[in-house]
Amino acid sequence: MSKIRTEKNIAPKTVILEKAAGLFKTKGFAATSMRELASELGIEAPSLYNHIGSKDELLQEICFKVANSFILHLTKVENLDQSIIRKVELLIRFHIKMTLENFDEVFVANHEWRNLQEPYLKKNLTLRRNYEKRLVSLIQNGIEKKEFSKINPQVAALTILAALRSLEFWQRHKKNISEKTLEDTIVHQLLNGIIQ
Amino acid sequence: MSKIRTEKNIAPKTVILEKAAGLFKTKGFAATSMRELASELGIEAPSLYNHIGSKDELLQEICFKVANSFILHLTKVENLDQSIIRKVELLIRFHIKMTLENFDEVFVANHEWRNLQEPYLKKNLTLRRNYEKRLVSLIQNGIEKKEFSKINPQVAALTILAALRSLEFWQRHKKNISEKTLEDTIVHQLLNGIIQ
DNA sequence: CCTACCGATCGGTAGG
DNA sequence: CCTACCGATCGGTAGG
Repeated sequence: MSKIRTEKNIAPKTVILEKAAGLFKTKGFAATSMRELASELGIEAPSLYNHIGSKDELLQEICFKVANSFILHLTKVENLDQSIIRKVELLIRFHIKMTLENFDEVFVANHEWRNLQEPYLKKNLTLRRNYEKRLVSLIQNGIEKKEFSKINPQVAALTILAALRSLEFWQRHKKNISEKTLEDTIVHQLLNGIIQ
Repeated sequence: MSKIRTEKNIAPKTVILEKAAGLFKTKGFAATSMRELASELGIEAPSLYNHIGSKDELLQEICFKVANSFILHLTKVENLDQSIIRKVELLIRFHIKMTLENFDEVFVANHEWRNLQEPYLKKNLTLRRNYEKRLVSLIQNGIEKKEFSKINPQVAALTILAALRSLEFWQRHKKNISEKTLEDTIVHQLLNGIIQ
């Protein structure tokens, strides 16, 4: 009876994916039911399947969309003619922007990818590890060029990636600090530390 | 027929909690069934309920045990007569030790607390926010004493806490690096940054 | 500790 | 888009 409300030619599937990301973020993938998702969209559960293939498919699309965005940007940055420090800075800033602009999707991709079914689980893990390795190489490169101190590049890479997850906690403080300030502060802290 | 195997007077409930933490970590709380847990312990699902009250109870015990450990240690550190830098360093080192020594529990407490039922969900969130606030105060204190540069103490606190989650990725690299080196490297990176 | 079993809920299909 | 409904699985109880 009541169609999914789509503004300005947005495909119903897109609307479903958005709502799904929000629910998966708040309740977790496994704890979210298709009836709940349908209810939020104002339709009955079976109607969802006119637009999507399965619940698993929703998680797959969210996880791989996010992964591909990060990989695409990393490739661009690698090919820039810039200092390594600048490249790492650009990566950090991109993570922050992506996270703030696509909060639900990034959150779900980070927390719920474990619920992917094979072969997607393995594929996703490979993409993540590959991304990490390329960041490690970049940092290794920076150490060789004396831009970075003699840190352990693996520890540095994983620490930076994990630190960027702090953005997940920032939603509730959003009003207190501008995105620009937040970006600059995090970049400075990760590159320069906090000691006077 | 087959009892839960407990070595050296370990309570059956302890064994159940350990296995549960392992499963919740790998599959997530909602995606783990009590039949699966029972099967791993070599018993039938209904037998679990001779030792525990409910599935929810398992998650509660894990989350609050971990939270209380961190809070207890924070209180100790706050009362020490040491520099703020040293106090923050001690906190970082404790997080690393706790995470490496109680990997499954810490992982579950960090990732699955969203699956707690009220009033435990709210209680747990309060504990987490309170912990964060006390770390922010400590850092604020360090800025006032000129031990830290004029960073944003909230950003600094959340970045440090998030960065410590990088330990979750370190299980698979364990062989490559000693715990001592890992600790020193992370402490140095968070306090001093990575730039030469 | 088990077997037997319950009501509830799940993802998804059939058919219109 | 709906109603009607399916088999599977869930957390948990009864009773021994």
